[in-house]
Amino acid sequence: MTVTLADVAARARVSPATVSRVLNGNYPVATSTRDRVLRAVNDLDYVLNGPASSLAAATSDLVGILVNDIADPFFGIMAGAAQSQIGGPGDGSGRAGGEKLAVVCNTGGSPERELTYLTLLQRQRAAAVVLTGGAVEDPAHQAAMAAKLAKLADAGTTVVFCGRPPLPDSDAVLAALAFDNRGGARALTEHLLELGHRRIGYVAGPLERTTTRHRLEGHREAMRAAGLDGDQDRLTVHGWYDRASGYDATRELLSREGEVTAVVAANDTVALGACAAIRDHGLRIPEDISVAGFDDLPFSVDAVPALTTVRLPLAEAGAQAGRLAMGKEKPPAGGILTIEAELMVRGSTAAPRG
Amino acid sequence: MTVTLADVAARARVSPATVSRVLNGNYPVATSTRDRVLRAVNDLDYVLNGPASSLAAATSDLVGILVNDIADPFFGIMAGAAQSQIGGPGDGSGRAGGEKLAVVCNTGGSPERELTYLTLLQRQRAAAVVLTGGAVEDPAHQAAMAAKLAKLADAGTTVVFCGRPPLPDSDAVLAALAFDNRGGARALTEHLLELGHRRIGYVAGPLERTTTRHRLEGHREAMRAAGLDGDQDRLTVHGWYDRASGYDATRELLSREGEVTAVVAANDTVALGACAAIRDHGLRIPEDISVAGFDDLPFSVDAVPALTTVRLPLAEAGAQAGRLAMGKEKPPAGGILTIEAELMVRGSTAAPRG
DNA sequence: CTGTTAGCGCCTTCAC
DNA sequence: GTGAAGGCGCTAACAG
Repeated sequence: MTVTLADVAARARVSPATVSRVLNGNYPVATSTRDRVLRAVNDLDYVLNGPASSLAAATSDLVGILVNDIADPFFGIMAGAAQSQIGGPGDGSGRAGGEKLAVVCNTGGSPERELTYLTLLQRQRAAAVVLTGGAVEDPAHQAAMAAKLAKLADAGTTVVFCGRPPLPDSDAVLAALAFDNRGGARALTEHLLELGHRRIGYVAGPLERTTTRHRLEGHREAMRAAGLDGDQDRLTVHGWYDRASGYDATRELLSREGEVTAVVAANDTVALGACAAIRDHGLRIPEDISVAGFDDLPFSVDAVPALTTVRLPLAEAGAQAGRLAMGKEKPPAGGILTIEAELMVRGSTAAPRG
Repeated sequence: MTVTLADVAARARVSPATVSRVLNGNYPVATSTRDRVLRAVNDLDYVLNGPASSLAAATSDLVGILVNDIADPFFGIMAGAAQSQIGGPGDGSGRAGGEKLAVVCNTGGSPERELTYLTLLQRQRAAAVVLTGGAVEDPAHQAAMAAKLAKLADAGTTVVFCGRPPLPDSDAVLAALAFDNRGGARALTEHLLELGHRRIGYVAGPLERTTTRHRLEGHREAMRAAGLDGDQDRLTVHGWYDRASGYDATRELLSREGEVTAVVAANDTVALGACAAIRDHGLRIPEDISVAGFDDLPFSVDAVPALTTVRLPLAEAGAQAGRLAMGKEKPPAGGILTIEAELMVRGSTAAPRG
């Protein structure tokens, strides 16, 4: 039926162990022997049985990359970069060699699915797991995550965070690459303040996520430093990280607050929705109202006017996370690395009227 | 060290076989016994050993979803929808039950990586594989793909295409959901012709992909039907499916052809680049030049002006592919289903000047 | 450098 | 409805 390693061994006139050594390549084998084995592998079109090999070796070549929303380029860019470091270049033949199987798992932002995926990866004895994007701050979930990650680490799975703050009191995580969301948000709001804005609406993400909190905190730090902390809560609307939320929240801001001169959005996608709402309201950007986003996704520069935003080096961070997961790079001191954000000033922000 | 099924059996005072039956749920077990087993599973925090179980059962719970570009929402939307059908709702506890592990693999559009991923999934004895997006038409690659898919199907892996035309002479594929790219493209160009356009530039995708070819063919059919087939080649520029290609190709069209009154792009992302190029050239959309895209990705409605494009039901198709992969739905007659595309007329197209 | 020998942890007949 | 036993295909010590 299906070709096994023993078949290959028989055909190459060597022992199964030798075939295994050739295939795994972590053991010296005479060149002539290896050639014979490889020829047999080709002749029989043999493909290693992953489960069997994982069972025997007590580890698999699976690497999981968890993302909150696979349809969001924010995650796609990070995941793609991570995968490129993990999957290996291949040998151009389509025949799999020693590569890892880098796969991305879409949690949809649900804490339960995040845990489920981790359990599934634990079950597969995954070699590594990369968790991308902000975390949910619910204490129960955090505790469950810490416990689960500890178990994974115990079983030999490397855990890396990418764009996620470190878990307190946990040494299960090899490295945490955290974006400086707070600093980026602060710089962005400072930019608006310098332009002369005083009444700045904020369309935030879901309340319980670290990314949301950090960006909001940065914004408020800047406001407070400028002596503006009176009606912050009234000027903040929470929603999800999508276009519709940006649209709805901005409509609300515009209707109940005629005097907002600028809208800061949780991210670029939300900003796009905000722009649409502002236009539908009959106002111009940036003449009547300034708009700013966050992330600097590829489409942001093509918005009209081009979106002022905060650039996050998503691809670089993803690639580094991939390398860390593969053990190609040693983790930063303390296991934590803060990745700087860069303010990108474009056409969607300007001084307020009058 | 690590908890095994035998440990659970001992604690529940039953045989390993019984524990296995409870866990897999495909066999009658007395309720009281099951409760005892499940309690032991919880007490010991037992997680099934995937490789061992896959080895014994000769099949795994892994389902692979291949995409050409994970940073492109076109694929993200399909993959996310597919995953939602495969991953199962979960039981809300984060504890994995009978769910499949739905994972997405990013080929980056490379035929070699596509084959490599298939081999890797074959190695894992994947339960199913979903291939999304257009295929590369190189004969050698097509043959290799057909052979590989046949082997997968032979080994019991369900193969489903989503947004990809069926493979000729292959019964390895359970179902092929193909978008009507040709019809959509034809409708789009007909729309431009009705508006009065005659000199229409076409920014195509990479030459060897089915999606590119079908969309281009639809465009040319419409042109030909209108008696316009003279300088088609001169008005077509090939590039990749990204913003930069759209920008560069459109610049070229504008520089060498002062008289183009409309630009049709390979997809929405390319169209965005085209818009930028047109603006940078000092021209207005749609007054000076009309622009149209394809796919109707979420951001297209927020472009300024909103993009005329062709809507593809990506989420629905992805979900159906997921259901087919899971055997939740029976395949269409003949294994082939053509999915209609819908013309979305918006502000980026208008009658040419004069 | 290569062959031999034991399992890895689970599923699955087969009996009871 | 439950237990006992064998084997899934491979790797990892050991010998040689």
